[in-house]
Amino acid sequence: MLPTEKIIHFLQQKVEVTTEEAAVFGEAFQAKILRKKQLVIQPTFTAKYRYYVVKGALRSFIIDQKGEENTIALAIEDWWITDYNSYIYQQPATLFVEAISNSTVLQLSYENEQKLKAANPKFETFFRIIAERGLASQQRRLIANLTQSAEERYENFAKLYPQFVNEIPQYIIASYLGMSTEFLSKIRNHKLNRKS
Amino acid sequence: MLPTEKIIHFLQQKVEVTTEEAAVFGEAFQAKILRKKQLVIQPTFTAKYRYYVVKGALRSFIIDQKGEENTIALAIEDWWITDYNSYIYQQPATLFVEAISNSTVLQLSYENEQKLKAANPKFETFFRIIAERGLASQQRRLIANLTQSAEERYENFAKLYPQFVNEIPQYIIASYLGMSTEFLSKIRNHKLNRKS
DNA sequence: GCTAAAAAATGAACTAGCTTAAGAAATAAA
DNA sequence: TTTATTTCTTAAGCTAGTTCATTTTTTAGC
Repeated sequence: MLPTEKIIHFLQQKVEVTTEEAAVFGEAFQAKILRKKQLVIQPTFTAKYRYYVVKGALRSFIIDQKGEENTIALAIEDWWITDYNSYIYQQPATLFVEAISNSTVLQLSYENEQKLKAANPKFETFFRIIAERGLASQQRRLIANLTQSAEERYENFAKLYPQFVNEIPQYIIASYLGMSTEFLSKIRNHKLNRKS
Repeated sequence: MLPTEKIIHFLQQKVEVTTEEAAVFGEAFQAKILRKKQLVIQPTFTAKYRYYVVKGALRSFIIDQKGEENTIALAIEDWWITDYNSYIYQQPATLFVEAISNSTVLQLSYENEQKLKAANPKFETFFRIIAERGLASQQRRLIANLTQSAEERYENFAKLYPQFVNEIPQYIIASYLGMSTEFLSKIRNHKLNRKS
């Protein structure tokens, strides 16, 4: 499937559109091929785009005072990613967004998004729906972080996203789950001798 | 200011509307007075409403396996609160939402929200904006949780929301910041003898 | 103002998860 | 195929934050 067909299909799952409307929507995006580790958003630069993942995987992360990477979000096929604080307010980014593996994305510029929304309320509805779903999904992640132990977080993550577990580097998973790589390695190798 | 005037004012900050449109919007809401500790959403029941806080403060929280409360979100004047996973998908809630102090809220039912959005694209835009802002704000919270120590999280929280610090119970702040009450007590009383 | 209940403080013992360091394994590059 | 780079593992010592038990303070109801 061509990148543009893919996003049109995604759009059609959320709102009802005519063929013509779908075409207008698709034209607002630009396909981009990314090599592993390639950055598309960097701190201090304003995020000009949001990205829809056609193939591959991306992540956003921040480097803290200690120089550690903390993965804020992961995105695979059919997911969206950007630095939302930067993109929606058009202010300098604090996050990096990079390709985890060789990937194909569709980029949507801030201006094109504004034009789409102004042109057709259906597109406004579409962006409202994906924002709300993002909100709900972030709420779930927050709950997991606050209520579960490192071991439980990993178990649930592995159950929820089996495709990640084997395909993306472990240090990225560890930084997404908020634990050290070494500790995740221990968990994975069942070397935990807990009492309970 | 009357509750309805307050939300109309809030609406006008986000989108341009005529007096008539504003009135239609205001009529979709219902004012409700809540007593301290009163619950408006409970697990297993589907969240029928989202709430706009006119006066006072609310929080959402989840009780984990150990029986501990974990505060997921706080809301004061001009903020919105609900269990988003329940409300937007209209499925059973996992969170409690309660009034922290005596409060006045405006409740908006799921059906009324759908009607508003169907009736006028400007309202669709409005809900898209608040969802996006919620997303950006949750991203900031996630970053804080992943990158900062308990002490830093409290310091930043106190700087960001000074109104909370003195007005809401400490155990709620602790559970929001993801630490034990005892530890927060220690931080507050400068009893931390850290080296660095 | 008195009493009961809820919230906060305190301190000691404990532990989940981190840090550091060094080596092994896997992947990529040349 | 060799070398270089990145990723993963293992283990020991450490610390940020928890748990538990008790006391003190604050809040709320009557």
